[in-house]
Amino acid sequence: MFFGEYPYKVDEKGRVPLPPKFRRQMKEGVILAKGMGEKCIAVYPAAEWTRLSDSLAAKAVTQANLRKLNRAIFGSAFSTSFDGQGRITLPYSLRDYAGIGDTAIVVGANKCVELWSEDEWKAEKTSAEEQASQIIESFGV
Amino acid sequence: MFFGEYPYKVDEKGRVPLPPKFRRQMKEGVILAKGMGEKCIAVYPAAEWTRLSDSLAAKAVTQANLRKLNRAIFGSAFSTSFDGQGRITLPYSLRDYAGIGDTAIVVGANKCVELWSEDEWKAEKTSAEEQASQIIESFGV
DNA sequence: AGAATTGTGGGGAAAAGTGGGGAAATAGGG
DNA sequence: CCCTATTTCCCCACTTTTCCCCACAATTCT
Repeated sequence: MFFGEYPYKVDEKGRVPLPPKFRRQMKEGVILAKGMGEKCIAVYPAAEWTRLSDSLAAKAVTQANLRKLNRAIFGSAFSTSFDGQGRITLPYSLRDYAGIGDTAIVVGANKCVELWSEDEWKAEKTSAEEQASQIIESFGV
Repeated sequence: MFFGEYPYKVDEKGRVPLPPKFRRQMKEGVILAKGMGEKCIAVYPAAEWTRLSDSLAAKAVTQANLRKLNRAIFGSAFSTSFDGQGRITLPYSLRDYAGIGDTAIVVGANKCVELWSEDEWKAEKTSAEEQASQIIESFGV
């Protein structure tokens, strides 16, 4: 389980630390992928990634469908691991996609971790909070 | 079950004690989150938190919905536990959100505990009392 | 009144955040 | 094919923050 929201510096080499609590749940390495739909980088623990990709592949009904899925999901994915300081290096393509400059917001999102630029995160956060309170109100939890 | 209203000092390091009666119900650690809707910090016992987050996640209808919800719920949450003196440390972001300076009002709210700044609590309390009496009137209790 | 528990404060050790240097690997050009 | 230039990766170093422990004052309970 990942939670919390942490701002981190991205150095000139494109390295970002993840919070120690996250690292401990990702000792087996991580997969970086484009956030599905959102302008962010998704970071999956290796085990969760295989679980996810398997379940996706199983749902593709046609061959063309499956190929498209493979390109979209696996085409942008990178496997990596932590250096001695607990950092991962972000490929330029992903950093560019998420618009991340010298600061990244690391967000725990239950099963995975997301990396956002400051601006995109600010926007996403407000909209997410609005939606959350709507859901909570309507279901009266 | 949590009752009562206790004022406590927040020291320079952002530490707040909780009443001993509360601690004893939170030995497994706690999750800090933004109060939903109100400007306060919500403190959930670990077990109650998982119960709550599971029930919320189950209500998302679409995948995009679920991701947004996960961000809103998990993004603002922090897991922590008590030090030897029965205190928890509040992350700066949450303290700032709730406007808590050097004093926090600890309020028992049945399933969870809430932390308020003096000012916000005063306002919330009067409005809650007014509304409560209105509600009671309207139901003719 | 005495003892134990609780509120409050602070100090020191350990860990985490940040930056940079050098060796190995890769790629490109002669 | 070899040499050189560039990039990537791993390690080292420093600064800051966090965490854990200790100490004292005040309150409560017996």
